[in-house]
Amino acid sequence: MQTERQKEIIEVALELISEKGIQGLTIKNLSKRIGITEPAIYRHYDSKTDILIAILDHFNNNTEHIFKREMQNVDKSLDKIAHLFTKHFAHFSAKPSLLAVIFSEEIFRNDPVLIDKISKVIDKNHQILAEIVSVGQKNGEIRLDIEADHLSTIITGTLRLFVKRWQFSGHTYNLPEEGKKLIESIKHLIIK
Amino acid sequence: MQTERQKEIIEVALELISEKGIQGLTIKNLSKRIGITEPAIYRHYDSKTDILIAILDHFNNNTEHIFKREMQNVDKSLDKIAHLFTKHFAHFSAKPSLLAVIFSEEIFRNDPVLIDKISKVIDKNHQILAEIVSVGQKNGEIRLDIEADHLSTIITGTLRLFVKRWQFSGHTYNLPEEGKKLIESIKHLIIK
DNA sequence: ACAAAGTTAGTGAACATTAACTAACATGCA
DNA sequence: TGCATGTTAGTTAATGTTCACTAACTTTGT
Repeated sequence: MQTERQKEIIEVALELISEKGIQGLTIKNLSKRIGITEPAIYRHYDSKTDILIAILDHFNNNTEHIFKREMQNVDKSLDKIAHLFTKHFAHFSAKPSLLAVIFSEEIFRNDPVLIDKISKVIDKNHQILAEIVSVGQKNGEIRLDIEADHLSTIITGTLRLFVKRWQFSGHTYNLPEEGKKLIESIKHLIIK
Repeated sequence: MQTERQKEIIEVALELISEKGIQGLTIKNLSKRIGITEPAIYRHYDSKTDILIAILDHFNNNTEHIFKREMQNVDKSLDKIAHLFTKHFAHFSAKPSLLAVIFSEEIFRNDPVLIDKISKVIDKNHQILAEIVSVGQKNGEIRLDIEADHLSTIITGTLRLFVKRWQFSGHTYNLPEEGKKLIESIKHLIIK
């Protein structure tokens, strides 16, 4: 389990990355914002890499939660996908700091441990979505002329670019609202 | 115009970013690989930021070329889009070093000049593609029930994620070949 | 002979991390 | 109860490394 201080460190680390990119995440900045000295950070995490790992785990648990719950709750595949989008938009809108981390895999390129971890996350999410699509195809909800794997790439790719553009705009428009329209377009696109 | 040495510096800089991410691009690494000393770099570029700007310009010129030529050559919109994909795949396959830069906008977060530059590039490309789609809709080639802007996001997002996944896999499969299949899927998706 | 392109040697700043120490609090035992 | 011991979470000071960049000098090609 995480202590209060550990949670605080992760939260502030996300803030810093969100504000200034990965280069803004230094032990100095981290400690300054929390209000303790640099070495004190090492009472809670052994190294900076451990902090980054904790961030990845944090994100991983979060989406895994969303994905898995969505798999069970609704029964129509199209609704599942729509819900997935909506949940993500709401999530990002409430906590934009996560965004800067999630869509910046290059950030973790230094460490082989980190790159392996994030690779697996991406792969897993892709496979879960492909599975949902595949079920939808068997149910007769989703078109069959395009393989589930491609549809999953199309859906995820669209989501990612859309959110990224929102991030780049400085969050100037309403993500969940505009996202709703995009979800409708995607539904039309993949429906049988 | 660029001197031979300047071209070499940009090329090697791309290599380094490709291999180790932005943190791999240091004046030391750069000079070592070229085979000169660090201060010699400053005979050719005034600062590291100037090198990053040159990289962005390099990329900008490249895609602008591809996009603009494609706008004129073929007359069917669907073929234009297919060609655009194919060209990009071939381009990235031949020069994977570009990839690490193009899809890593966070890299440039330090400098406001750089972030403004890359924002404009992304926006411009999106608009060009949206325009192609829009023409295709008027011609009766592309479905009308989804707005051109959304279709452009869907197409670009798919392309980006697909290429990114290839990059993440360590270029283990054939990008142009697998890409061809994805292009077919997208064609089916947006055709009227 | 002169300018371009290189060198050596160094700068100060930032980086993650460690060492040594301390105050406050908790635990165990006579 | 009260002292001894240990733990937690912080401090100051310093380590070695890497960073981008500079001043001053040398080589090289026209």
